[in-house]
Amino acid sequence: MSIQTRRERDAQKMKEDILAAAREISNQDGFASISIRKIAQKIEYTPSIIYHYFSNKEEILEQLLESGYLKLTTSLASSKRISDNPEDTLRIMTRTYIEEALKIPEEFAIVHSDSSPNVIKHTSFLFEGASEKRKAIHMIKKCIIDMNPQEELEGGKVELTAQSIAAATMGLTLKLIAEKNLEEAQKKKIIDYFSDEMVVRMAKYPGK
Amino acid sequence: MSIQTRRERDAQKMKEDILAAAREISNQDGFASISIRKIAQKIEYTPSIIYHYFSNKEEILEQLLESGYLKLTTSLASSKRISDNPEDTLRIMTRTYIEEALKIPEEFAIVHSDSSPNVIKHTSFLFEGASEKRKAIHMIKKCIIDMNPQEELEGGKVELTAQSIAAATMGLTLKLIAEKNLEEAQKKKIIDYFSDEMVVRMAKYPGK
Amino acid sequence: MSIQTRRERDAQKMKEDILAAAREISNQDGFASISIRKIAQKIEYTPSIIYHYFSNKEEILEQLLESGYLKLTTSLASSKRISDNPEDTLRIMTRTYIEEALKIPEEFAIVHSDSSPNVIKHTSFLFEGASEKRKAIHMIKKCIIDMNPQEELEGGKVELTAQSIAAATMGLTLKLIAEKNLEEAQKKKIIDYFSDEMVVRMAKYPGK
Amino acid sequence: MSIQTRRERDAQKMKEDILAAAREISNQDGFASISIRKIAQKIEYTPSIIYHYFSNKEEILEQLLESGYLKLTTSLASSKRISDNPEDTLRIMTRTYIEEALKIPEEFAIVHSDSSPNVIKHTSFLFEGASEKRKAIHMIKKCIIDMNPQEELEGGKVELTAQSIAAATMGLTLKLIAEKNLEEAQKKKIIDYFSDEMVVRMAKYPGK
DNA sequence: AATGAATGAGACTTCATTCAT
DNA sequence: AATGAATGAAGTCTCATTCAT
Repeated sequence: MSIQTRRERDAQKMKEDILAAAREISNQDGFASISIRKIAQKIEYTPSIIYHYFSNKEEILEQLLESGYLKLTTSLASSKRISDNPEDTLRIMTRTYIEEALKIPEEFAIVHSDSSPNVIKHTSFLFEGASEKRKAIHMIKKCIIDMNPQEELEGGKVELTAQSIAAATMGLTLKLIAEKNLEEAQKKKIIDYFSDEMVVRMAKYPGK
Repeated sequence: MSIQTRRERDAQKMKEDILAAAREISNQDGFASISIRKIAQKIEYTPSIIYHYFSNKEEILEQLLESGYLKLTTSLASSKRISDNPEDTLRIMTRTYIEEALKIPEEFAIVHSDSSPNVIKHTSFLFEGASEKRKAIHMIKKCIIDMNPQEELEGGKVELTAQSIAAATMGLTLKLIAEKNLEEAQKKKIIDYFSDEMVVRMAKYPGK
Repeated sequence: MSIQTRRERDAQKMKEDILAAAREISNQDGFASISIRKIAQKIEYTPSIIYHYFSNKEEILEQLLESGYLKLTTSLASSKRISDNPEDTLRIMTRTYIEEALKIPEEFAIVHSDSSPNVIKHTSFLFEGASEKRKAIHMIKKCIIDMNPQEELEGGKVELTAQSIAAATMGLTLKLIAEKNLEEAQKKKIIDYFSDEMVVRMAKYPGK
Repeated sequence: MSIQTRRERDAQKMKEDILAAAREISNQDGFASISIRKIAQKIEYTPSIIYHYFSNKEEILEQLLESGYLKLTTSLASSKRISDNPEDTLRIMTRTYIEEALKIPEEFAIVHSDSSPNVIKHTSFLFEGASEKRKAIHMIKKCIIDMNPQEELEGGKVELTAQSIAAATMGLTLKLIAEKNLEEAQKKKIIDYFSDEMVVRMAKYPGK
């Protein structure tokens, strides 16, 4: 390994250490109380050095959120191959989404509460046409279509249904994060019920 | 009116002025940037005097959130009398909830993202037994029962359903708040679809 | 004295203490090295309190310059009543200007080197029409006119002459400030020669 | 060319690049905001390397000022050969000085405001005997002598006159730099009047 | 010759809070 | 009831400089 690659790797590691420290603080005291000083203390360096790796605090926060969001979407995307049955696919997707989100609670909460243009740009899914632009909504839409073969589906309604499902899942997830002291058993019960039954009910058009 | 009651009333007014100022700041610059100084500037008093009415900043924030939550639940409670039809009741409740929440977006978002014990104490509804302790969940549960007369309902499942509906509604509301630049027409379409159709579908047990 | 006036006076005193401290620092280490911290240390208060009296550092610097400039112009204005002889008036004005400036060397140097609009607004005197707008130039112009009774004076030239004299005087003053280690005797010789002879020569039109 | 000389030349070039970068920064954001980092960024090297060529920041600033001053005096020196007429020589020298100075406004202003020993060492000219040690003063003195052939000139007075002229010219130049938004026409008028008429009047002893 | 990591000091500023009046 | 003075902690950031490589 050349000196340069080694240096780059070290720098990369430092960056990750900084982000990790920030993440920790976020999980302990809340995202809003992340500070350069606290990060520095955690990584046992002076605050100044942080500016060697990030140009300012904002960049750190951005990357933090981005990495969180990325993790979520990638793990979600990988879940689609699991089943051929649309109902099960929807179930698994929902469950995966919730479980992955619960691994990065603070970032998830922030990402989905933040309404700054920069974040919204990535996270919005209520706009008309979201089922084309947002992979997750698209995937849900496909499940819905497959689950209602005999129906004459109006495109707009299907999208609205998919969006509702996504919003509902996100809502439950946020609530699970906020109520972090909920008993494990109850937590499991809710996740099971929601992803196994509720979500399917939402996706299935009521028989006439 | 005695001098004392008058004083009390004045004090009450001052408290409300302070909270109102805080609310304004929250809506303008975000909840996190509420500061004693800014409040003082807004009410045109010195920062010190605020400590006459509140023992510290936290108390102000708490009461702010509480009042926001209160407004929401009271307006919700009043909606129940509107209809005798459980389906319509659920529809109206949902719509009312969303609309009222959109009037106090910042506080709503905060209340439902905050996971500090003090807030959670009031806002949690995923715990087992919530349909007894939480008016809103209780009301939803009643609607569900009325809407599924012929079913043999397992108590636990009904509560889980009610909780899911509540979480879903909250999720959609949060998303609507975050995506504040959504077009009005689309916003309306989503609210209509969700409260008129989606929520009913969630509440109705699928025929066997 | 009412409590309020007393408070105001105290506040005024504090402001002046702060400015005095700043002035001292400026004279010791240079204007550029004035810092809130150093001021605080000098007045034996915490840095924070300074923001009680000035909204930021800039305001302090501005007032510092302004006060320096003010002192100069007022002392200059008072010199005009001394003599009825225009030649002597010019001499005295010049001398007064130099001597007063040497009492506030740093501020003088700054004020007359600074080219920021805010400062220039007050200190510029090379523009056309300056003999109407600038008291000092106006006074010099009057001396020139009185000193050249038999000449047919072209207005524009008189102003240019006045401006040249002002610039020359300022230049010498600046140089005296910069060369602060100049021997007193030599310093005196130069000031004497310049204000007694040179300036008169500049003001007198050469006989044809 | 030997390797060594080549190295030296490279080193020399690097030094000049550094100084050039510093000069640019000075002209853009002001002399005071020159920083090692900014220089480094401009020459596209790391800050550290600068310490290879200069032992610290101060040395850079010093050389910067010195080089500016040098440029000025050399261009001044070259003007003397233009005319045999002492009056015209003085005129041309004055004009050249002003014009050259206006090409390096920031450095000129700094050089002539700075009172640190290192700078003063080069720029002072008010001391007794300056007409021997300072080329410019010497040249002015010679012009004065040539312009007043019939006078019995007292040596001291001639030097004082030369010094006054130099200070006056410098003063006008500084003022022209500070009032950078002065209209071009007016600027020209002043420079013309000062160098064509004023300076001659200063140099010529009044007839008895 | 050149780099990148690191430091420590210091810059301005905002904040919540206390206290005497 | 209300003020104004004051503090101390914390915030972000910039800087000159050193050192090992």
